[in-house]
Amino acid sequence: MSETSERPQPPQDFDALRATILERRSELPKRLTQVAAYALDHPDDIAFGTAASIALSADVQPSTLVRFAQHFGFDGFSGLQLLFRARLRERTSTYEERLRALEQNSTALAESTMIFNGFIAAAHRSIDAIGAAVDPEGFERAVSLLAQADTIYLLAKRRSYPISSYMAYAFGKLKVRCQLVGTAAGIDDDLLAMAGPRDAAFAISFAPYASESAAQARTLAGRGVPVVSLTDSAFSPLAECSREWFEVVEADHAGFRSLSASMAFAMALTVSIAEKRRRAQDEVSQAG
Amino acid sequence: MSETSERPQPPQDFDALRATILERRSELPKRLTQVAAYALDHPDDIAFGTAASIALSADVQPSTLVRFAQHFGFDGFSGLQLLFRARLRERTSTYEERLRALEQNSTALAESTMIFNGFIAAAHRSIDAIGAAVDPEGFERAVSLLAQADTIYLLAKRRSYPISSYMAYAFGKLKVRCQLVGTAAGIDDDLLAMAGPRDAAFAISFAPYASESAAQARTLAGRGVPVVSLTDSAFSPLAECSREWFEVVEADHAGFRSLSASMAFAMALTVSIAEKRRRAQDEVSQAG
DNA sequence: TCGTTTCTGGAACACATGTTCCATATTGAC
DNA sequence: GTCAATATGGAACATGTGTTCCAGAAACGA
Repeated sequence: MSETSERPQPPQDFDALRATILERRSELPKRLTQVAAYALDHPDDIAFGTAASIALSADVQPSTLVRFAQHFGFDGFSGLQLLFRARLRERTSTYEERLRALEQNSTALAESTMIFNGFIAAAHRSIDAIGAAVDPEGFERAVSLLAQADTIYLLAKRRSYPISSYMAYAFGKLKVRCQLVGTAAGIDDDLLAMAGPRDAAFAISFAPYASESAAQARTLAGRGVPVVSLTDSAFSPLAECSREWFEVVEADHAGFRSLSASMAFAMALTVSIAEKRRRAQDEVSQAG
Repeated sequence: MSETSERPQPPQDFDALRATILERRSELPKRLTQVAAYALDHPDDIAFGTAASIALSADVQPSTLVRFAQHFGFDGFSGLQLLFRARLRERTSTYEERLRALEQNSTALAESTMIFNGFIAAAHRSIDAIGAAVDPEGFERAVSLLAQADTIYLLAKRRSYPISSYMAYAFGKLKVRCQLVGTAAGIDDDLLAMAGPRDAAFAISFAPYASESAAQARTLAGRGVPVVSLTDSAFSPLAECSREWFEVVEADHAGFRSLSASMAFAMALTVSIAEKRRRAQDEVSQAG
């Protein structure tokens, strides 16, 4: 006569459900674990599919889905499904959608406004892309490499120069010795002649590649100076002479490529290097 | 005996459908127009609701929904609904969601990875913010102001310098005369002495404000040179001496403020100015 | 005005839905 | 090994589904 199982109150939103599932994951029966895994891995399918189609995909019976839902306090499968749908509903719209909404509301936008919006959107896309493109392990290796260097030589021309000039500024603040190459004409090669295997270089170059930067990077690499580079293609001349290299494809607007992602990358690299150095020094001073 | 209506091929994605609906909006019968309006205004409801519930909300008959779908080449309502669902499915998840997923999958992230993610997230927030913060009309005024200038003087120190150095590079490519101030010490004041009311200046400075930049901007303004500025506070010394000024609050990570939004702003401003100049020149040459 | 075409509302239908139930299988305790 | 408790698979069911169809209304042209 008593209720078969406690059914206190189901989670009210997707995050709560997710947390509950993860929490009770280990104590779930076999088939319910199977459903739990499928639900968290394919939330969109749960939102849109029918009980039958989901059951097929997850390789369980439809009744198992219902039991799963009831296990977490829902009336039935439909109640649980509502949370998965609400999740999609409430997900903030993409930037492109918001832009479009903007364009609809105001009848005629000034050209400058459209250009502005275009660059904002390009920056967004770029930053979206770089998050996926950069391999964390490669990044860690690059940080270690550069953190060990006596002096970090920063190679960049033209469009890439603003990025390296920021890095030079930040390294200065962070008390990391670096040398910005390419400011005054003529003395670059003299500066680079001083670089040795205990130093390192960070080169930035995007297509069309400044041949000078590539040549300098190659020379340094030939002398045993470790080179890390940021470029936009695997076929970049920088890639072949670099210990580590990163590919960042910036989105563009009106033919002008964004620099926002490269800038974010540069900041992360700079701060990571400084942080790694600080740790190393702390250890030394503690040991001494 | 002939087919009642042409049913060539339905739109393949939501954007195409949206475009088609808007295009044929005026030639639709009354009830179908009603459905069209509801569909574009409440796409989420179409995605999740049932034909009956949607019909109720849109105040039409379920059969009207089917007719609407068939009118646009679909088999029935369900086919059309798929597009509305795909739209939600393909909507890229928010950056926060992806970050969380990332943190879960890899058990222990290297510190460098966390720093990297932090800067990416900060860049995202900054760019979100600037889109809302910049007033399109003010931006247009600033563009006009600077486009009229003989020479644009770019004032920036330290953290802002990379931005102005990019602008100098881009202006050069775009054949807009400009002068970057602050590169070599000493000659700045001599350079600025040449600026007059027919020129203009663009100054960038963030807290803690480089007193030199503010002083230079004030001097120029006093001599009748129009000043436009980018800064991070209404109380910035730059704001009070500028014809137009923009407030951009960059998000920060670990105390290092992002530059991604400022960079996007700078690119938009640069290209807008060049574009406005090009138009003005075209008009002159046509008239002549 | 009439005749034709198009559009609309609503009932009827065939079908797929989520759920329930129960016999069987599996697990765990003693 | 035996027994109880729980988990599972699958069939049966009632309900809600999307769709079709047709009579009548509205719009349109002559």
